[in-house]
Amino acid sequence: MRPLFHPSVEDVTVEAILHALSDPVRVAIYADIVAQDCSLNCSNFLTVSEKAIPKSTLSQHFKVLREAGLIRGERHGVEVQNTSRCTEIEGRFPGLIRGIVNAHTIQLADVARRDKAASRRPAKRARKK
Amino acid sequence: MRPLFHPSVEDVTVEAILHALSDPVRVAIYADIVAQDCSLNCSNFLTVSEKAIPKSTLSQHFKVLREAGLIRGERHGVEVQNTSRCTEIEGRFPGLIRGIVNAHTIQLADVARRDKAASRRPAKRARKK
DNA sequence: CCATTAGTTCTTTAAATCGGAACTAATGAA
DNA sequence: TTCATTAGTTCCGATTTAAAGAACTAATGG
Repeated sequence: MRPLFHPSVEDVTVEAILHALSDPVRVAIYADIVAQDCSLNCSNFLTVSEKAIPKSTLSQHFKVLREAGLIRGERHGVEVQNTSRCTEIEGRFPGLIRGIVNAHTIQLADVARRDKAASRRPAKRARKK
Repeated sequence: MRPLFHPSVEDVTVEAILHALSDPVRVAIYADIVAQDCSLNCSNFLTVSEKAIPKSTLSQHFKVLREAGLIRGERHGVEVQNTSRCTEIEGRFPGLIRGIVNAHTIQLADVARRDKAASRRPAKRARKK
C-alpha cells in the first residue's frame, strides 16, 4: 500500500486552503484535529453535528484537506492517523490558520447562543408575504 | 433600480468568506479593493493577471463577494462603487481578513520570485513518462 | 484461509460555475 | 424626446465539480 500524497509547504496555496476550509464538514474535522493536536482516524467523524456522513464522502473530505496541505495522514495498518500541519503552514503564512480557526470558534459560539435564545422564545411563525 | 443586497455582519459566515476568497480572481479583486481602501467599479477588473474576464462572470464574482459580506456596493448612476467591509468583519472575526490578505500577498511574492528564477534558468523540458 | 475493519475507487446523479447573448437602467448628445 | 453609449445584470446552455451508494482493496486477528 503506497503512502498518501502530501504537497510540500512551498507548494501549498492560499486558494486550496480556503477552499478546503470553506466546507462546514471539513472545518469541523480540521478544527477537531487541530484541537487534540493530532491524530484521529477517519471513522471518528462518521457523524458531524448529529448527521451521519457516508464514508465515501468522508474519504474525499480527508483527501481535500490532505492535498491542500492542511493535514498529514499516515497509514498504520488498516487505519490512517491524521495530524495537522499547522506549524508548517504558520511558517509560510503567519496568522492564517489561527485567524480561520479562531473565526470558526467564534461562529460556533454565536450559533449556540442564538439557538438557545430561540428556544426560550415563543415559536415564531413564518412571515406572511 | 433597487439597492444591492448586503447581509448584516452577524449573518456573515466564515464558510461564505472562505469560499468567496478561495477563487483566484475574487481574491485579486478583493485585495485590490482593500488596498486602495475602497471604491472601484466593476470594469476596472476586466483583465486580471493579463487575462480578459467576461463581464457576466465578473458580475457574478462581485455578487459572491457582496453576499459573503466582504464588500459593499453602492450604485452611483450607471456604475457601482465598491468598498471593503473589513472593519466590520474585523469586529466579528478578529485577524481573519488580515491573515488571508497577508497570506495572499506572501504567495504573490513567492510566485513572482519563482517565475523570475525560472526565466533565468535554461528551459526545462517536460519530464518523460 | 476467512471474516472484519478502514478506506478507496467507481459510477450515477445533482448542484455550481463559466461565458455568450440578450436585456435593463442611467447618462449624455442631437 | 429620442437615440446611442456605458455599466451591469439575467438567462441559458455547456462544462465542472461534488455527493453518496455500491463494489473493491489492503491489513489484521482469529
